[in-house]
Amino acid sequence: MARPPTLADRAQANGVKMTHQRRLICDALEASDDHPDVDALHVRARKNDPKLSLSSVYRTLRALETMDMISRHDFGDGRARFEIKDDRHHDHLIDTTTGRVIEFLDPKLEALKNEIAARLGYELQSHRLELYGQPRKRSSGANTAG
Amino acid sequence: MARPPTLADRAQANGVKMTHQRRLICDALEASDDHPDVDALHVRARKNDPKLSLSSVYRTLRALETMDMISRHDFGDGRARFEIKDDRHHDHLIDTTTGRVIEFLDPKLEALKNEIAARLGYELQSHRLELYGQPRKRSSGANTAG
DNA sequence: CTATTTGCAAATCATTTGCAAAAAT
DNA sequence: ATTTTTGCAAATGATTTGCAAATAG
Repeated sequence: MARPPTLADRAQANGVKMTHQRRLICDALEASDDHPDVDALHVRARKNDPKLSLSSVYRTLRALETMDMISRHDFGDGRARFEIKDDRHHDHLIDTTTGRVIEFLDPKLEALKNEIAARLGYELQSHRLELYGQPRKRSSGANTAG
Repeated sequence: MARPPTLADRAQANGVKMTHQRRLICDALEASDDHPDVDALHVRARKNDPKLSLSSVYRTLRALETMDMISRHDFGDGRARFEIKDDRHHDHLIDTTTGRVIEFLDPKLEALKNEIAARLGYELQSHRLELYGQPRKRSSGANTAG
């Protein structure tokens, strides 16, 4: 019956004192399939306990980020967005008509990034790639699903 | 003797009322070969007139950005960085040891970005690519020059 | 002249932090 | 019991804005 450990489980395993509110936040993030911002997470986690404070959301997210269990993004709208970090690196395409964030991974692109850095005399440490686009009309359907 | 028009010239041609302080700011940005933030620009422009206010720098930069004459970047440190927009699109590599920003353009990468967006069913409107790296030791010299 | 812009100070917005009360081990 | 965490409210830092005085065209 061993199910994959939840974010809360893994945080606890990493030495985090698992409080009620931290569990609420971890669970809310885990239940999200988008890239919620702090307020969205606060709202979602509050559904399970309305007295959760915004500060706790901020504090918990920062802690999780510091221990490298989640990643923080900035998609250009001034608020930070979060997602659970998994082993699979990916980049993001932001649908400018809906704000929906689509994850993708392109091996050619990954290779190219390193190649470019090397050509400039650098060793790549990290990068950020975001594509901003609108659905193609008469598309083959790749972006029409919910 | 026609020299290429300055940013101030072009802004004025675009209908901007060219005040003393706006000229200071345009000139300071034009004289910059890096990607200064608002405070840096304020300091630089103030060298030619110490009573220039920070608000004017903010207001002028926003105006220039709105008329698409400069671009605003966020390299992850919380402050906005600016550069004059020219016809040549480019991406950025940030030297994490010095903060220096290196511009580059890779045709393969440009093509790939569109290809990826298309594959996902999107028409690419804009994108953001930043590489963060450190100089390679024993490098061939690409990053050793000023 | 007359509308626009400036400088200043107060306002915003997202995020952080100090501190006393509350909870975890 | 002792240390850590919470919630609140006040502090922060970047940026914006209201308003009276100054200025461009």
